[in-house]
Amino acid sequence: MRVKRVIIVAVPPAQELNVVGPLSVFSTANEMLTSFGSDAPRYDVELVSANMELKINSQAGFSIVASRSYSDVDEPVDTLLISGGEGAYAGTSPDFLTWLKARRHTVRRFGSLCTGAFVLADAGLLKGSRVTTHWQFCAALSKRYPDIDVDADPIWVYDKNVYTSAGISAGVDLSLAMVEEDHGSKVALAVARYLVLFLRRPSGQAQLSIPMTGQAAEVIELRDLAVWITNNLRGDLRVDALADRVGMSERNFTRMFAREVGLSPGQYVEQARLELAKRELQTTAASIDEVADLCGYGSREVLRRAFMRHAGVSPSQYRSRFRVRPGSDD
DNA sequence: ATAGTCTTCCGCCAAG
DNA sequence: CGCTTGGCGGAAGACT
Repeated sequence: MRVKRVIIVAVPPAQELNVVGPLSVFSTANEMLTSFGSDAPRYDVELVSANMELKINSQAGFSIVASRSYSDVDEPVDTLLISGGEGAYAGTSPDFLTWLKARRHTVRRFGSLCTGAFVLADAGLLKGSRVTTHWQFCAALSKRYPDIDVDADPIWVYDKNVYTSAGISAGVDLSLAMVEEDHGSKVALAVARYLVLFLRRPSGQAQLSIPMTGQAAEVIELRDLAVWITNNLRGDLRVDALADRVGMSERNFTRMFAREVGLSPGQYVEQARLELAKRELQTTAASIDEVADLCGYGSREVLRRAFMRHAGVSPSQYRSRFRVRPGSDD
């Protein structure tokens, strides 16, 4: 049976979830293919060391043993993933980068997990591409490589044949997306179910979703309200109405909300609406009017102004630039 | 594009 | 007394 060779490169010290998560996803995909009686090529998934030494220290303190050193890999590779962690951020050997560069035209798709993006960038594979990495490192990546278009928002993005994912556990989402690309959503969903994961996170593609901000509130009423807001974006979310809901005076409500959530009520509502609007634009074919209505904007004009303020582009520009699903009409 | 609302947000301060 | 609450006013800026 033909195989798709998937190489996961670990750079010690490696972030352990970056290594194990994708390994689990691809190997589980093989099991699901078997249980479906599929004759599609299986993944030959392998952990490879970016050094000569096979022992990989993880940041959590245990060790993983790679099956080979990168220098022993000379057969064709379908998917090459660079896992992240302190090692990836610190940089790899020039020899490894040379090896990586030499594969730029033969590997079907490159991927990075977390700070693995720095390694791809070091190898010059991200020039001019739109990429992401762990939210804490987006600024650093952008500063080190001004010619890379770093987007701190999504949990993963692809640009041509380069796939980059956000921090730590986002590598699992990226791997699932690759499985879906290869074998369709039925197989990907089976993998997600088996591993007890979301095929698509309820918060969409955002790295830091606004409901998570609201969950930080210690005052239960405000925490509940923050969640309620994200579920009722079409409702009356003016300050006096919100204050009424929690039985506070307007003045005290704005004061407490800002203290507990870290955003003023108005900012929070705006963020929540924008997040939903972005997701709708990225993943559906709904018209701008429909998106505006769904998200609680009075008109497409209001939606447009909100986008210009926060994203710097109009909703339709945003949609054409950031559409998520491969193969969608453009 | 402009003008006239409407809304938000925050400092101030008196009252619990 | 220290701390929280809530009414008021007005500047900024968003909406129609």
